[in-house]
Amino acid sequence: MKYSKYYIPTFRENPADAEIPSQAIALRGGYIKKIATGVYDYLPLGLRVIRKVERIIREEMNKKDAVEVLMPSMVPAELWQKSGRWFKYGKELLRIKDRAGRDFCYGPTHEEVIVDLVSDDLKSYKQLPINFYQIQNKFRDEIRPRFGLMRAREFSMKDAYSFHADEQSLDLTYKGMYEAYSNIFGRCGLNHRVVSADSGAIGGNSSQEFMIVAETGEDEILYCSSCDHAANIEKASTKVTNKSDDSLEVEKVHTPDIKAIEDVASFLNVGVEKTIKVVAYKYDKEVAPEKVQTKYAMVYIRGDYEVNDVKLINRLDALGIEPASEEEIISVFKTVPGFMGFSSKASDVQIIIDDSIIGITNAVIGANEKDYHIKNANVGRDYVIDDSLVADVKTVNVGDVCLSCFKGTYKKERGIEVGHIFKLGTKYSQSMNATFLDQQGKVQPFIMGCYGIGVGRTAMAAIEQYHDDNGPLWPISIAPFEVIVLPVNGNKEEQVKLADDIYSELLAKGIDVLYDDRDERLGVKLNDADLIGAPYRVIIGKRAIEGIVELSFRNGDEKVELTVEKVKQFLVEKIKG
RNA sequence: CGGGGUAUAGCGCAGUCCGGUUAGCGCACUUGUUUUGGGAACAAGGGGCCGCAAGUUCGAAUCUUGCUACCCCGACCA
Repeated sequence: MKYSKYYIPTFRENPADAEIPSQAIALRGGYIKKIATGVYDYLPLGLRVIRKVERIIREEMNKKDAVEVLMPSMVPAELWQKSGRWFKYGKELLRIKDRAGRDFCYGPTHEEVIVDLVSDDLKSYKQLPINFYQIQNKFRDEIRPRFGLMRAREFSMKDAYSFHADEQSLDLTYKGMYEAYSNIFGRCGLNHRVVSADSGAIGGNSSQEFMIVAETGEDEILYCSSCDHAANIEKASTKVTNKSDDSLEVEKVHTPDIKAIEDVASFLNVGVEKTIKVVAYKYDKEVAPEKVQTKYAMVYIRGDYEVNDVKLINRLDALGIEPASEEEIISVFKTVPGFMGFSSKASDVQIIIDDSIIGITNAVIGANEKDYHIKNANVGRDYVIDDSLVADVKTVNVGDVCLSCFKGTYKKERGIEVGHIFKLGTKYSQSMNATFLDQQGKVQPFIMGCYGIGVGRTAMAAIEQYHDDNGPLWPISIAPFEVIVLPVNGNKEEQVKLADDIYSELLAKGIDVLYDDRDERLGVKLNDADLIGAPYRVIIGKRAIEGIVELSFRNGDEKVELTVEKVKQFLVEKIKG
């Protein structure tokens, strides 16, 4: 490609909105252009990167016998009503009416459509297993889109859906997808980590996320210092141990206007791990099909832990939760904000006991009375614990013991979720009545798996992981161009001649080469080259007369002067060899 | 959805408090001359319904009201 024929609108200054390096670089380097919140044009350079990521994905998916299809972006509401998600999915689902007033949505994911796609023809166990995939744009009307393509509303996703007759078959395909994903991110040159994860709104029982390690990542990962266990913070769990002390006399203590758990602990001169805090929630629950009721819950948890929303939502089987207001704490929970304690007089409040308070002795907790706490509360004597209410709803703290090996402790890092694989089970085949006949001639719902990759997000994560102040340092596998050929002075005949020669030769060899034939000053061309981020750069300057050019590398200061033939040979070997 | 903020040329911004000719600056863009190994210099240009709508006024980018878009923070603990 000749630069003069191409379109790369670069900017000298960083865009004002950019919050993270990948966003700034993608906008400044002419990769993407924002058209609305969370909606972007892919400019030629950005599209090249996307296409390269897609190609790697296709190759690795095909290797695992996955079959490519393309489903529509607009999906009739009917299918979503059938699965029950038309009602459940909430405001993230972009709903649209056609001219006749029929409801559609812009697909945020395609479980319903794939089930419909196979439902007429996939009828026998003999046809199983089968795994379909597509690369299609999705639309999710995110609460807060941000970070450019990293969390866009419209985005490109590879999604795959597998169908099985039994669990063993699902396990095999799941494992195959795990391998495919490892290969994909490996080939993209990305440093990634696999973590166990919550399966979220899609449902299912087992899932893992592929995370690109990056400081600016939106997800928190906990990983073990000793074994290879790692989990999303929404999923990680630990075993909390409480030191058992001799039981002391229970007493009510005056704690004037002392509400925050740390303040209470230091006021009473006890460790925070000796306190129990009580947290009040309001949540929505679907009590009957399409019938939502607002309910209330209170969580007892050790003072040094935080409630994890996702775990609590799962435990309550809630559609969503929010903290109860002070008014509600008084009127519904029948207690006092800041001084909540055991056995409030509230009826209709779901009680959840986090297992972190099991075994706690001489605990401090609110007295359900303004300005008073209870000290030295002990189980059995001062309160009872109903085992059926015990759950794990806490967020693991750094330093907690790993639940996998019980040897190491958790450390924390941030990551960008680029891939997610799920074992869905029969959730969609059942709700949508998609069945096959097994070997005994019995009707069975399909057992399903589902596997997603954020294409644009993967590209952005690569910038996040590999960049400097001047632009991206693309891994060669997904670089928009592999080589930039750059004559210093476009008016010098010998330079142009050499540049033409190298360009056409590399092009003929199938290398992605950009020839900067613009009549620009060297500095301009070099800065744009930095923003394009091609790993190799051939600069044709003064020594062109001798047939000598300079080869430099995007990821370092190293430069070598070589003859034209040597450069061509080197690049062809490096890139095609 | 709650709170805060912004909206002036393709990009980055000043001007708005305190209304007053022709709305400015840097970058980018066009033309010319000189330059030419890391975003050149000089000169001459083109480009604006000052987010939209209504109002106040002799006069509105500037004041008032409404709307829209965009950005940030929050939606997590008493």
